[in-house]
Amino acid sequence: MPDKFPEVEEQLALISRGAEAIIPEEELAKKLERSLKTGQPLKVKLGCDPSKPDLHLGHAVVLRKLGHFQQLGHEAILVIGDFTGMIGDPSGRNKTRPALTLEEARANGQSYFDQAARVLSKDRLRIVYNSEWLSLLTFADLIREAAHITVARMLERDDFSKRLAAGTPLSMHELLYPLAQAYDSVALQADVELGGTDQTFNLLMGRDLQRAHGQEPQVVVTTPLIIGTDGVEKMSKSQDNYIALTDAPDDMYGKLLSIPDKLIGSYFTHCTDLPAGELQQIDAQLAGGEVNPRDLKRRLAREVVAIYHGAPAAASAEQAFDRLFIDKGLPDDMPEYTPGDGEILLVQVLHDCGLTQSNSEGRRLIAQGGVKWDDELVTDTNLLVKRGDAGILKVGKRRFLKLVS
RNA sequence: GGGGAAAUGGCCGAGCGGUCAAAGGCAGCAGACUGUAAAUCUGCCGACGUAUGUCUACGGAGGUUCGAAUCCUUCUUUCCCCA
Repeated sequence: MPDKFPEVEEQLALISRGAEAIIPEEELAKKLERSLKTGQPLKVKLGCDPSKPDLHLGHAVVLRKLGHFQQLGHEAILVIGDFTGMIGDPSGRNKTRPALTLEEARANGQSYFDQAARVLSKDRLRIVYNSEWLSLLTFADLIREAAHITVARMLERDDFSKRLAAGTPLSMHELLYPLAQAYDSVALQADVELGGTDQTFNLLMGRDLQRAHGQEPQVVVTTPLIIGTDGVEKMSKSQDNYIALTDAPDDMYGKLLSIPDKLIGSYFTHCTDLPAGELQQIDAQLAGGEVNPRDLKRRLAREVVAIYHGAPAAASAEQAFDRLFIDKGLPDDMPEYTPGDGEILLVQVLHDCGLTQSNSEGRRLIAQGGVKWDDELVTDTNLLVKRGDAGILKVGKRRFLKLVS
């Protein structure tokens, strides 16, 4: 722990960099001042939903914000929602989420933590499971807590009222989700809670409930939901427009290069650590048009890959990309296959090696001119492979297989 | 408690008892093009040893029929209206 915290102004600057909203800002300043005076770090809470354990750059935005608090010397509390996972956060959903068992939620929580560790520092990090306190509540307790919140208040939430209006199912237990999350804040006596903008309602609910319990309400800090690689929808696994934190450096680099130009600025802001001054410079370059957006994107890709895989990996990812897509060359490593005795269909080999989902898909690809053997277009959908055959098979743009004898 | 409606491929959504492996859209994949894995255009898009063929598939289980995604029974789930 640092001997003392940075000045309040400085802290506020970092906290608000890339933040969508701080509600209310004055309270945050007050809390920071007090912590500066007493040397007591703020308890900063981030709840995570263990129903989707694959983290992507969108999740990283808020995780990195939590990281900022760590840098400033505050205590980061990652709340693994193993208990609330049994409800499934209905935020932004127009459907009921499948509920998880406690065991599934726990296992996912572990995986979540492993991935979050790529973003957060291990210092000043506390991991808690909300089953620790939520599972102890009795039905009577629940009723008492629920009495603090009116139905009208609950229905202020857009997705609830929309689902009600649209006639899609909305179950009682989903209404309890915000309450449960709010109770987490009470149990932890959180000073600050972070979340994406879609969490605003839940986060504010925490303030209400803390107030009802006679606690000082937490300050809510929200971060935006970034647009996915398609440039349209917010990044999410279900839209398949995401860049996973666990993506290999080459994949991550390639996906970043493929984002639409209009996202460059926001990705720099939310996915890298560039200081505000440089961000302004980049915005100016984008607006001015004197810099090829591609070059900015290359820098973006390098910066982001470096965060998750280190600078050397980022550099080699860039080289690999250039070789593969600009020089139309070959990747460094590719799966290998050695034909055994007897003949086997090429499409079978592709399927067995996981390059295609089925033999039919392989046939389709060949028919469409999507398969090359040592740069020669394969035209025979029933081409046979036998022992001794060797060469490089290229399937589509980025699937490769090395035949070795 | 009473009455009505609906459940279709990864998602949305058409669907006359045969011509339905099921329109259309989205997503995905390939080809062309490009600074890019963007945009655009074109094609493909259940599986099967290469198919005017077979199998699997239209919430689950039965049934009617030469033949059912389409009709009947029942179960499950959801929505709407009334109380």
